[in-house]
Amino acid sequence: MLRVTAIESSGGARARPADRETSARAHDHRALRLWLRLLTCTQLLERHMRNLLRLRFGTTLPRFDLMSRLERYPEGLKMKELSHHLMVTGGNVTGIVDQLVRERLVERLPEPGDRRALRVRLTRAGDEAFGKMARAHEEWIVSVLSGLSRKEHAELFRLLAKVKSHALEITERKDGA
Amino acid sequence: MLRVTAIESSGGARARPADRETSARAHDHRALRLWLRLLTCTQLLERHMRNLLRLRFGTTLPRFDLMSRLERYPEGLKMKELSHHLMVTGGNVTGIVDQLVRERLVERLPEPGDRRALRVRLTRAGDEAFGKMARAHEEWIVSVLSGLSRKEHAELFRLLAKVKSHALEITERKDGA
DNA sequence: CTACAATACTTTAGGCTTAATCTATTCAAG
DNA sequence: CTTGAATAGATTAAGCCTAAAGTATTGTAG
Repeated sequence: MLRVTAIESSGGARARPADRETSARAHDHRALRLWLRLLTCTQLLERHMRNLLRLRFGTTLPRFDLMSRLERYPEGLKMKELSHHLMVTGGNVTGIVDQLVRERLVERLPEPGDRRALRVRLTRAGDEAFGKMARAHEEWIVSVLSGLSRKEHAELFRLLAKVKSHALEITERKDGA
Repeated sequence: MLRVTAIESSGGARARPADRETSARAHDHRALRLWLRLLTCTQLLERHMRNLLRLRFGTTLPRFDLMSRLERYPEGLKMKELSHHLMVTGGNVTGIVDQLVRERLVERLPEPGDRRALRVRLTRAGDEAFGKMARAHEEWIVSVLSGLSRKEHAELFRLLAKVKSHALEITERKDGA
């Protein structure tokens, strides 16, 4: 199907690095371009991290994030707290914890005093596995952000803080709780 | 199941806005915190946009992105070009285009001179629908980024450009083509 | 004690995304 | 022309993620 008279040929080769923002038009608002660039940067870095985690450790970013959070709380976190920290829905946390439990990297413990709740904690094996990944992960991050000077780091951090707090105000007003 | 002697109670209520980076430890590297903040910002804004697109227009960000790209090319784009621009896999584009075709918002046309390729283009209905969404979308973006001065906008844009180009170097060297 | 709302978690259906695999077409040798 | 590599898309299996609905438990009124 889709067979049609082919008349003109125009095989347009295209340059290498294209993405959401490369060809934004001049009339587009500055804010729009800033947003697209923010999205592109994050996407680029995130993809890099995902690939590295997959290739070197056979894991994924969400799993790593979850373990990373647990590592900071030796006593564990409740499912609710985890989903709050990770900014994802409870159902999502359920699924990822299920996997990690199957792999013996985390464990679900009863929460004393509330039989509805569960406390999730890294197992010893999970803690060790995470340690290895965390060291490599931090190296990658440092390397991928090494294009900025110390001063630029600080400035970028500050500006993103403003974006974050302003965004929090707006989103919580409209679709937040 | 999971029924265990509950002894101690310690119902810890928790403050509102938690996310990936709120409780990063002091010993974490600056780069790590910067990365987490970048991730948080993008996530926050992206979620806001997704919600707005869903609630006000019954659509999704990927669909909007794809239409947004097509809108810049009245003559349409080949599937391959689309997947390149959007930085996603071909299979992904196939799925989203399938939906939009079903909704009569875009159409697949044969590519003259190459019977393997298809050209995807906005229909008139798609163009009109996109116009409405685009105006609203830009307003939301401007509003959510209005916490920064014009000068800060420019500075953030510049810093992200450095991050982007450095990341491109690194990722293309390692897992890119 | 009973009813009812709220809370913690799980389940389900559906969309996004990827990597890997498959089909059809094009292109380049020979 | 034929063979085989490369390319454009589609398909598949699996994981992430969400919103909505469901289950069990807690807490609060009456």
